[in-house]
Amino acid sequence: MSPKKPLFISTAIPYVNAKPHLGHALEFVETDIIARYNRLLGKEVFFLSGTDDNASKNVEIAEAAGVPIKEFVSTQAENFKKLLQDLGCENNDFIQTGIEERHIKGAQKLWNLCKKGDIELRKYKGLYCVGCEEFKTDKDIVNNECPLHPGRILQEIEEENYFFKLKNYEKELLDLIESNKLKIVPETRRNEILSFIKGGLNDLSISRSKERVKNWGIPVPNDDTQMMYVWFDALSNYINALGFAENSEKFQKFWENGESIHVVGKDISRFHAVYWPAMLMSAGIKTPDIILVHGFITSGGQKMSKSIGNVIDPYDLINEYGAEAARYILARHVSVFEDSDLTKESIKEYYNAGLANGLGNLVSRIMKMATVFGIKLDKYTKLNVAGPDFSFDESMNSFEINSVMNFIWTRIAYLDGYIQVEEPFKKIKIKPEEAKNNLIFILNELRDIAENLLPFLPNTAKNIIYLIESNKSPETPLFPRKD
RNA sequence: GCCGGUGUAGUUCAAUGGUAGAACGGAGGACUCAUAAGCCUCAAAAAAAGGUUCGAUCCCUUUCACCGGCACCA
Repeated sequence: MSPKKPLFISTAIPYVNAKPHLGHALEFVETDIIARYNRLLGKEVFFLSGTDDNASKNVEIAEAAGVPIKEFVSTQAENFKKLLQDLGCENNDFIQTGIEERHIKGAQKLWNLCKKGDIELRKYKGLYCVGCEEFKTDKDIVNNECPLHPGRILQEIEEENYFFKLKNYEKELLDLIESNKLKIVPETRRNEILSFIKGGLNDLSISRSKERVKNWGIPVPNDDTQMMYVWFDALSNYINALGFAENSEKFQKFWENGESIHVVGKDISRFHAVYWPAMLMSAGIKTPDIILVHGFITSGGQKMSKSIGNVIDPYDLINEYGAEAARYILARHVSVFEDSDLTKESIKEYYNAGLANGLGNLVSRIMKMATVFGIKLDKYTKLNVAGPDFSFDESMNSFEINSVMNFIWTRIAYLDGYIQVEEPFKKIKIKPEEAKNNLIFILNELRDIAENLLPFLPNTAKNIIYLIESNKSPETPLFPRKD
């Protein structure tokens, strides 16, 4: 990442249809850690999250519940806002694509700015299932019928839609990604995108008839029969939140002249790495700099699902262990780049080993000695620690959150070992001066570990710093052991 | 089906063309400042078969298993 430029970082905007799940929590925490780390470096950071509201399914659900659609999406958005907050995320803004003027105006501006000829009206022919009220693609169709509605005849319907000529951007997209001007992390995702583009791009339908989307969405400029295809408007949320519509200073600073990172799940990497940059290039707007693609969380080796009964709700974690512990589990024991497995059992083991027995116990034993011996750390010296093959900043800049966490925990283990060997608790009776010096060293190390922890466990880190500065033992254990 | 990736202790991961490392979990021990925590010791691993090589966990081939991608569902 660039050392000085203002940083824009976003989560994807979740679909408000369902409640937040653990994957959302993972994405929020990862994004927040990167944002906090960069703020600590002294950069100006704009961390954005929001919701993707413009799906016609929302209309059906709202109707079924007898609630106006806008009210429905707003209510649902509260769940996501709350999760961000409950996880201690410091997002600067939250955009709701279904109800905000800045989003509507921005999406329409982007549409209008797209190069002449890149968007054109074409006839779209498709097989429509009256039962599902939607178009079916080849893979949905079994024996020439919709498997959900056997016996009904699929109708061939012709409809006019706007198409975006993605094909025009094949070469430019390849250049963009191969040169790493748009960096896709990790490498495997980058390769997937490259081979997808090399396989040839088809033009993309970017609008729907108003009836088909039940009159819900962002209207296509100058055509009252069409609404934007949700992905077209959804992707534009990132710049719309910055005030793209009125070309605000914020947009100039964080987007055009800043550095941008989109944190997304692997299921939507293509939308962000192919469609989105193509749209921006067409409109003559800067493309994003980095797309960080994270994996999914499985449980017991399987996708979480209600029928298997292995779903871990993010609030199970927060309520049982606390937000800081939830952040710990997600940051240390879930891979940033690959799928990872969590079960209730493994979570408890991770919590006890790392937080109760590890960090929490270390703080207790140190602060007990410090208070009983009456030793206060007068001057904290920042340590630029590194392992033999490890650089904190390099690892953070390549988003290796897990490695950084592991490194911090080797420091914790080192301090535990140091206390064991030096035995200041014994020395205090026979060689008080030496014990004192040991403790000052230990306190300084602990203080420095807390500095390392600031992006990951901000409240715990601040609490440890407070305890050291005020020479206090924790009144209750930081992380009580769970049996 | 096509393309790509992975297969290492019970689990999660690491390194390496020449005695395979760690963490968690397990067993044992000495201690006591601490949340019966911490520390020390121990047990424990290369999917299968071929090939290249003086020598392969590492390179190649095949088989098996798992994962991902193969576009307008978000």
